[in-house]
Amino acid sequence: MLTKAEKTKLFILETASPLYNEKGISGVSIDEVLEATKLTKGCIYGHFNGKDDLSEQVVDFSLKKMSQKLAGVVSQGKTAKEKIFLYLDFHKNPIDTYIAGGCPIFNTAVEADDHFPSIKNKVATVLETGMQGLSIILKDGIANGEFSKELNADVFAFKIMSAVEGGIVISRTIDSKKLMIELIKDLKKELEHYSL
Amino acid sequence: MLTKAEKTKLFILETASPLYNEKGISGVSIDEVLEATKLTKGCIYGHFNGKDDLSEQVVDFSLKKMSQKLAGVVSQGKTAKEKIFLYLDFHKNPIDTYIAGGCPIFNTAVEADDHFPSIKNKVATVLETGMQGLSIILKDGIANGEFSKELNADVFAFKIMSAVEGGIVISRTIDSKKLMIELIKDLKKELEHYSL
DNA sequence: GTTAAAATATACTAAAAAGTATATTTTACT
DNA sequence: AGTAAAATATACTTTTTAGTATATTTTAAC
Repeated sequence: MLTKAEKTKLFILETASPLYNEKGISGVSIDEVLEATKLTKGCIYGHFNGKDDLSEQVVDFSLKKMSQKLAGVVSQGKTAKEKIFLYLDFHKNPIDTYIAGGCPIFNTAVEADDHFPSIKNKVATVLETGMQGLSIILKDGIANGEFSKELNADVFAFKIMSAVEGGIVISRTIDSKKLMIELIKDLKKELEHYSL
Repeated sequence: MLTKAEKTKLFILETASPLYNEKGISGVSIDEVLEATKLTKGCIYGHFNGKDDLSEQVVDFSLKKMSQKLAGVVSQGKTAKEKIFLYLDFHKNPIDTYIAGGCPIFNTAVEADDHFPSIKNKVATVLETGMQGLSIILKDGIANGEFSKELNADVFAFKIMSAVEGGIVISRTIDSKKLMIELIKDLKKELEHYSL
């Protein structure tokens, strides 16, 4: 059972998460979080040490939530191919994303790479873990005869992640998911070329 | 010949461009621009109507500069294949980018998609124009017999742009260009599969 | 070279955002 | 149910950032 304070803190993180994802770390003010949560300064500062602490915990929350979601989605697949297809299909709708505002991993990566070193490191770990997750799936697929040995697991993992994440950003900006759907089809076809 | 004021304005845009690219629109303050340019408020406000105007013009400047650079790079290729290869090779070093801080088109897209509508529209146009540029190159290549008719120009243009831009962000975050170089090799190989 | 206009600098005000001190309310333990 | 501790609300201060008014300097046309 969660205590009241724990529930409140979770509620703050849940509520602030899409805000941060949409406006970025530098784009969100404490007042906006107060407005969104209908809470007060005393309450927020009771749970967080300040804006930096809040930002870091919100980003952390979003990154974890997203990673866990992706891991959960992929885990539903039985074969390696199914897993990769599930990963790709999850990104079919770049306009309405799991957390509003696009992929928090990517959004955070873009904002953090130059001037939020500690957050950058966290995103780096998430990205590396995610890529390794995909790579291991592909390597397992090669080992159990699903895929040809010609498939370079590390590069293909990087490729689908880059393409999917890049595709989300472009699709959101041009307000169309048409090409994203085509891209996912194309990446599936590419993987099937390596299928035995 | 440029007048003094035109030179100063250009200098402000040139100096602020990497700043904005690294820290984002919301992350940059007027004071930081003053510090970077060693100019004063009177001067800045003489050239711009305020922060919003400055931001918009800086972003515009960066987008134009980047687009023109890419167009210039690609135009050096004689064949369609050469042009695409030049586009890909241009992104070999995602750590030290043409404008410091990564690709301004992409960085701006990520920040603007949810709460800078006018800037979002500008980036959308740049992205669409860029994609169409690549697509036309590919279609020309199909028309003149360089590539097979199997190649879907629109989708492949979207794919290489998404992969390259996504790859830049990931590479910058994990501080390694190794996979980016592999990705570019891989995309070249993919295009060569369609070569006749 | 003089001079009016343009560009730039200085010193200020206004607004927004972060942060704090303290009072009140709520929780959960006895 | 009573009470100490925890959580939350209110009202304030401080800091940061944006913006402005005015003075000085520089530019370029005459």
